[in-house]
Amino acid sequence: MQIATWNVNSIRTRQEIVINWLNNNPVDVLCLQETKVRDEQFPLAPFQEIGYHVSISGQKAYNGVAIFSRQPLQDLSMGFSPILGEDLVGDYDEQKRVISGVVDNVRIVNLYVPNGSAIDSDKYVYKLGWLDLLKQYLEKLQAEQSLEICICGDFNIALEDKDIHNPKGKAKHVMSSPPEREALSHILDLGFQDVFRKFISEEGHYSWWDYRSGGFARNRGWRIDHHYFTSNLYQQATKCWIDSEPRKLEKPSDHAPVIVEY
DNA sequence: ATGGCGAATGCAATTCGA
Repeated sequence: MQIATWNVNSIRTRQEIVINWLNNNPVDVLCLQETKVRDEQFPLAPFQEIGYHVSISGQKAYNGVAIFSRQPLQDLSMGFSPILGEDLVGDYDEQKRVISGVVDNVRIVNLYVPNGSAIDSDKYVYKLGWLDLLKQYLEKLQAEQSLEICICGDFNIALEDKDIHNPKGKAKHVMSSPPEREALSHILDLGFQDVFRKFISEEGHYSWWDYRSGGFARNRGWRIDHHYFTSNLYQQATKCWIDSEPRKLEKPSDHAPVIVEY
């Protein structure tokens, strides 16, 4: 089984690149973030024609998540509300950042974690509140079911300094500030492990490079797209890698796909 | 320290991303 995650930064703009990538990398599941399209405008047909079931949760212009899967997803759910209830979730499901389903007895949770904009901004506060809600969501999910879980997506957090090309100033930088790292660590304490770091411990491996200032050409990147597995699934993992090839194409997403195999 | 680039909206310039 191969599960990939990829922030495509607009599925309509990246349609050909994603189709070509799937033809060359026929993964069982592809989790997408930043589809940036209303559900009624999502280009379903091109992906269905190459053999994928398409599950989507989108909105106009921003955010948006989707799961492409060879098998139909079971127990599909969008947002936090189906698990946590609307009273607790409040407005947090207005931004489409969570989609989940079961494939082959593994629950997949595909996430687009808020960016946070800048330390101490309203969006940063929103990000920390969202991460607290995610922790409660996963806790309740684990209490209600016994399936192994794969959380993956764009976390917009680099947990370790070696996940950043230049960690100088990290404490005041969104994506690497101590409160964000603590929030993600508390989530991982529920029993999740970083699959990429099972296989590769060295620095210099990134999944996102800024469009500006030649970030990719200089390999000035961040590793912020992750797969976290519960322990039995983690034990079964055989591979995890970042495919930076699509980042070299014309009009690329600023993120590269990350793939796990188990 | 600042801005760089790219996408969506909607048709110019602004918002947002990371």
